[in-house]
Amino acid sequence: MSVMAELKVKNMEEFAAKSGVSRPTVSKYFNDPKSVRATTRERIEKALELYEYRPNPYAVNQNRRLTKNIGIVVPYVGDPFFAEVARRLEWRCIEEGYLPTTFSSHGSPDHEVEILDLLQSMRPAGVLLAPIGRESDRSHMEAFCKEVPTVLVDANIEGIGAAFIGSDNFQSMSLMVDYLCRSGEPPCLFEMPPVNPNANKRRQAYSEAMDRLGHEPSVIRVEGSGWDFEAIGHREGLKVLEEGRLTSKTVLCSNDRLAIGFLSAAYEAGHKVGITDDCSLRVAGHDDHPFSRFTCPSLTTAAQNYDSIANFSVETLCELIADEGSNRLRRETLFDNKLVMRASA
Amino acid sequence: MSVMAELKVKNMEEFAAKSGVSRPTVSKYFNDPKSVRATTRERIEKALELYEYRPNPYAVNQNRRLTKNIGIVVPYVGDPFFAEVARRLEWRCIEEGYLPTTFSSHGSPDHEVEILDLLQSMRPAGVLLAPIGRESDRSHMEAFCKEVPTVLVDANIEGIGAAFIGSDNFQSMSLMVDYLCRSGEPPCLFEMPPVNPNANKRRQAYSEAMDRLGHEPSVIRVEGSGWDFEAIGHREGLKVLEEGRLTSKTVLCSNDRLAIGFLSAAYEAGHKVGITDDCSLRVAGHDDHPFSRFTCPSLTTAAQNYDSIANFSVETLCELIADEGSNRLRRETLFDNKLVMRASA
DNA sequence: ATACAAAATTTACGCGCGTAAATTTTTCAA
DNA sequence: TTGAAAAATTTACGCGCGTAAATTTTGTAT
Repeated sequence: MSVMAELKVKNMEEFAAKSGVSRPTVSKYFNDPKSVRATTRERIEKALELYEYRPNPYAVNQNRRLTKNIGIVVPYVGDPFFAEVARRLEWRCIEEGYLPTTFSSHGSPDHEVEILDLLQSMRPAGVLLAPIGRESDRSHMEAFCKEVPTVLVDANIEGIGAAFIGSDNFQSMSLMVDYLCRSGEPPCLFEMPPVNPNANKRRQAYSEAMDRLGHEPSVIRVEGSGWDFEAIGHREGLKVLEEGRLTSKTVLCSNDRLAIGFLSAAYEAGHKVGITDDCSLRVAGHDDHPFSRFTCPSLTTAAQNYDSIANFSVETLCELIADEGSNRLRRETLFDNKLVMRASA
Repeated sequence: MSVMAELKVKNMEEFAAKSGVSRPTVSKYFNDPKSVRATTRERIEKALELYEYRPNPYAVNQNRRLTKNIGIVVPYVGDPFFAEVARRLEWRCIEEGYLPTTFSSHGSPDHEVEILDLLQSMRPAGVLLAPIGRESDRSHMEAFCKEVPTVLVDANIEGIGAAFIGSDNFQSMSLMVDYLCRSGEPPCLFEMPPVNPNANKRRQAYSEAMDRLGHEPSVIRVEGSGWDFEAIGHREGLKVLEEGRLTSKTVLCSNDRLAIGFLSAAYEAGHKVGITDDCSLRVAGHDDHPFSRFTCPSLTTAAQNYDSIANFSVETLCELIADEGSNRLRRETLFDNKLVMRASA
């Protein structure tokens, strides 16, 4: 091992000179070390030990026919659910040899289109897009998806993108409603104005499941906009409890963040939540938000299959990239959720 | 308004041809519209209405003497505290006319140095770096900071970066200990092995404050590593409670995430937490984590001044960039925290 | 040793843009 | 009107790299 201070070399030209081969050969080497002769490879790798050099990824991607860039867009990183999704997507992209860059729309449709514009000039090989949803600029997104291979994640927007990967809200809501009815009073649904199709699907699935079991569905739609779901759940939960608008002692929230807010409202209102006899309310959520196991009581919820969703999303995108322009049918893939029974319901 | 479909133009050359001026003039225009003659400006802007064109930001930044790029690095976006910090930093950078890109080290020091390498080839005008802390590769970071103007945020690393902006842990811990002693039993400190200097400072500040008030400090250091603070707080909290190792009925946690975990442990162990007479424990945290107002009970904590920290960090970086290489003294700026009294203590 | 195809390398050019230097246009005083 | 300085624009070149085409080297059969 050379103890010599490694000298930094600023570009491929200089490094090629040091290693004694031409620059394009060095370029080939970095693209695929096996594509150069063994003797050449040795010379390059010997130089690599003496001099510190790595190709500038941005310059590389400006000139490649097809970049190794992948854009990841989530609607709101402040939401730990999406932070977790983004993290897993990033990781899988790196595993596949890509260079992911993650963006958050911060809940703003305007910012979402700006990100799309920025991404376009990045010439990504593909994009993993978890759209804001209902408020997203559909036409802009449609134009974008025509230019760059895009896989939609989490929230579906009909006809947009080359594929959609999400989870099966009907399966999970059915599972959840079954469980709640079996173990106690049939649930009412606590929801806010939907930001994306998932919320709508969940409401629909809830109603169907209740019907199927011979119970009257009861949806409590509260007001609120933006991405501060906990605050909405808290504020509106307090109102609902005070005004006695709760139609069941079992409250199924349309997602975990709303449930977390509702739990805090119930606590403040003096309710004890849980499945034990001394409890006056049961509360369940949806998603298995990273912190939902640490609520008081811990939250019963339908766990999205983070692993499968991230894996399959990236795999689908890779296939799409490999297939170039051969635009096949748009496919929608839904993964099953798992019922996670904890203390709250 | 022209209803004509705007034609996309792919590069500055083409657009310059459409507008009837030379490419470099168009380049000047996009750098500063006022730097071209009024008549020329009109011709360009007329073309801009007919054709859709925006300079490729990545190509721009490859050639600029000084980029408009700013890198933002946080240790872990999955932590809503850092997600919030990142969001505010991003916003302020955009306001100042920069192009921020946010990265998360995902709690891995290796990934942190990879991000630093990537950033370097991005040739950013400056970097806002919230380091992982104790495990960060100090020498690598030092080398990086010599090349690009860097402002450290949240976690200080002695002598590294051109400035540090954080919050005053002594002030907040003193405030908190004062309050807790005044209102009940003096607190013990619940902490995990420190990932960064803040935890150490907080312990030190806790001890000093206790001394000053004539109480015996009592630190409960639990085991755990990684960035799943809630899980550590929960697991170790359960142990501590079971084994009766708690030295006070008032538990001051070294951060909110740990407190959230501890709260869930206390709940499971059958404790009621809060300031009312029927409670057996009081729990406080630190940071004012975005969700700490929605715990059960809501968490009493020391709120970091997100606004001031984000604003001052970006302002400091902008000054640094403006001053070019005139390396002045490294400055450390600490903002005061506010005591947020909620239901838990 | 010789010929010839296959593999590897080098030459030459392009990507989309910034910028110093050279040229043109404008401004304004005499 | 003329002249020169000032301002604006254009020319020419470079950034760090990929890649098609041209050239050289290698491997194989004769």
